[in-house]
Amino acid sequence: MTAAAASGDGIRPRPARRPTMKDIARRAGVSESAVSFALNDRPGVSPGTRERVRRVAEELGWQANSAARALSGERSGCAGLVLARPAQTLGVESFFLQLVSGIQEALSARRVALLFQVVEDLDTELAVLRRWWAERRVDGVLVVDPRVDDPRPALLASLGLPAVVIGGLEADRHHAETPLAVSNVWADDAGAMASVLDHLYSLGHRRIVHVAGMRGLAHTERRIVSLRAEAARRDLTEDQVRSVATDYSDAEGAEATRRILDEPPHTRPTAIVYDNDVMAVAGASVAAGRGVPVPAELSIVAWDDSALCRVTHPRLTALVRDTPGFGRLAAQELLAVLDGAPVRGVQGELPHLEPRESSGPPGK
Amino acid sequence: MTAAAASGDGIRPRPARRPTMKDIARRAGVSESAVSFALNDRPGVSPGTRERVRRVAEELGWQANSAARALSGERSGCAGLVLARPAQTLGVESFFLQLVSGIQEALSARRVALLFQVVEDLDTELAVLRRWWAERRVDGVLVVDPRVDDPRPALLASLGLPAVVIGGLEADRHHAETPLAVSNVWADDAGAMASVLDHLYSLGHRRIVHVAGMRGLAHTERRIVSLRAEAARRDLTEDQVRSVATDYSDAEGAEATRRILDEPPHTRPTAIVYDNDVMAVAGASVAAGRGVPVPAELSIVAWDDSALCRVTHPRLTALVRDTPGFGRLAAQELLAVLDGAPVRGVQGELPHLEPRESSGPPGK
DNA sequence: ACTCCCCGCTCAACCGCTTTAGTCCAGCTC
DNA sequence: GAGCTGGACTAAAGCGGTTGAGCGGGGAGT
Repeated sequence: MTAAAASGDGIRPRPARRPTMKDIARRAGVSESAVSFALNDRPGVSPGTRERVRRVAEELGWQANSAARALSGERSGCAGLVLARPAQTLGVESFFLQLVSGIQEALSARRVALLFQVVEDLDTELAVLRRWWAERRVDGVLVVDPRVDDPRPALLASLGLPAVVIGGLEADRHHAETPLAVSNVWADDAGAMASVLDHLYSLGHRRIVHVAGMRGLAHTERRIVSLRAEAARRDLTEDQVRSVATDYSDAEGAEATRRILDEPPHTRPTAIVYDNDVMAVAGASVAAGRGVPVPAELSIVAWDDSALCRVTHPRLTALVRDTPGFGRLAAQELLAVLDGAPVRGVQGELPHLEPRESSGPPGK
Repeated sequence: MTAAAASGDGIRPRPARRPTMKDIARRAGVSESAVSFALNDRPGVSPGTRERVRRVAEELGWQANSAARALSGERSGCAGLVLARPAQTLGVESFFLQLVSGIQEALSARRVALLFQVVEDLDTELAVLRRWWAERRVDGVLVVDPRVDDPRPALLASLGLPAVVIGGLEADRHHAETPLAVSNVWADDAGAMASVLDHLYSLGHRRIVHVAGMRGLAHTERRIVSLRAEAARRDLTEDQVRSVATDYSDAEGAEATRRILDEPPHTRPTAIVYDNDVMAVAGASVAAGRGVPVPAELSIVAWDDSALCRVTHPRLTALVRDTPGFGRLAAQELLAVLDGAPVRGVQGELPHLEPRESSGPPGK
């Protein structure tokens, strides 16, 4: 009670004082500038003094005040990432945390912090980016979920805010005349789609549905286009091989699956490629609920692997990619841009298909 | 090519100049201090001037430089959250993104940004907290995954860094004499466990296993203790009702399930409570693989709901809690602490059990 | 009419660091 | 020994805000 009262009265421990360069200067008997030179590996101090200053700083547990450093023209030491997703869609996917964990790994090696924000929609995201820029809060940003006609690169370029787009634009630029506005790292969706179709075609599938993600997202469109190209190469018609768009949720994944399974048995698709793990699991579950055997009557492939794909029965064939690695690559590219690297596109590692029990020769 | 060369040569758009208070002062014909007073709703300027200054600021798209503001004794406008988890365990759980999304909602209403960091272990987390404090990067932090004998509250208290522990300590303090070191928000795990056991007991279950999360996490221990208490209330022995610890992964959830199903049929547990959705789904999948019917021979309850629990067959009975709401609550409490609220414990909403098809009367 | 006070505003210092422009002195050249 | 060079270090300005002290002027009080 007394204890509770003591803490309840708003009495707090007097915060420990944070040492400043002035403290170091005094203790080391030099000027503040000398301290600055010493600690930043700049010429202008003798090796002896440098060492002494370093020791004092160490003793005092000094760390540069990030605000002061940022204010005097230096970097803020922050990168930004804003994720525009309606709250309910950010549920299950493991993709983001993994990506972020990779990003962190690369950034923290250079002591760069990550400012993270989740917002509802693209307009809010634009506002956040603009505000971060105006407040000089971040040195650069990572942009995710690029879209066709994405307004963000132009905004970032006009603000002069260094950025790297993740899941890029490069692949769409083969015929584009416009220069790249910002750097990006991209995955080879076309190559990945080719490997998926190789797998299914060689198993004997001729009627395939691609349950895609949201229309308007660059990689969705890219996969849809790639699917058509791969189908065309094999003389498969649009009746045989098609894409349907969803919002990535388990609900729409399940719904799309139901509609497919409602088709007449002899012309019904024999394989489904889902654009994420959650929809694939939901789809598999719909098939199980209807008693449609997998893979005998329906093969399932998930684009993106996760624990989910391994806990279902049968386990799901999946397109495996190194998501943390992709994040790391993107963060490294951002650091490079901050160091003055030119705008460019960097290709991530090609995903590979991991065949499991959910895909096999079509029955009948 | 020319385009590529032009952008490749490192020629960037000259960054737009960010307006400062000096610009506003000049345009409005007043001093910088007047501008500061006007924009911060401080007395010392006439309504007319205030309005004029505001308009000019608006026109110029001015936003306070966060570094400058932080430097002059103000807040940095950042809250911090560090997540100590080995990279591979951060996979599937939806919990975190949802929590973070709730946190953001509350923080961004007050224009506070969230600095986010993922690290490998607790020691690194302590180092990060210490560094953030020394660099004055954050005004306060949110602490997740509290443990028994957690070193973080003491560190934060000694640094004087405002903090809120999420998933609290309060429930463990009934007999504690030590004052609360930092504020916390907590969920009523005991109450939740009671509702789970009510459900299973009233269905007729007498042999129940709790597949818990990691030992040493405060909420894991709390749930284990609560389970024992609930069992004792019903005169169930430690043979009948027990907890086993895991690392929260699908792999260990599956493994625990296998060991349970290996027990002799007539003394085998008839219900399993999993501490997260991923393990519950993995467990259900093991049961399906072995041909053990759910719920006829095994009832399954998941602690924490997510899309996952709804895509399995049968759908999983789950303990539903409002995770974004919990995050919102925690963030609001942090804001309150920053505003000078005393250290205290706040209780979150009681989770409720959502019965679905995975739980029913035990067969035989 | 004179003081007093408050309002509305400006001045200048300050936050902690970086950086430019010196100052000072030792050592070298011729 | 004067002149020059360059290395080690200091003084001071500046980054963009906040804030306490100061100041002129007009209305109220007596």
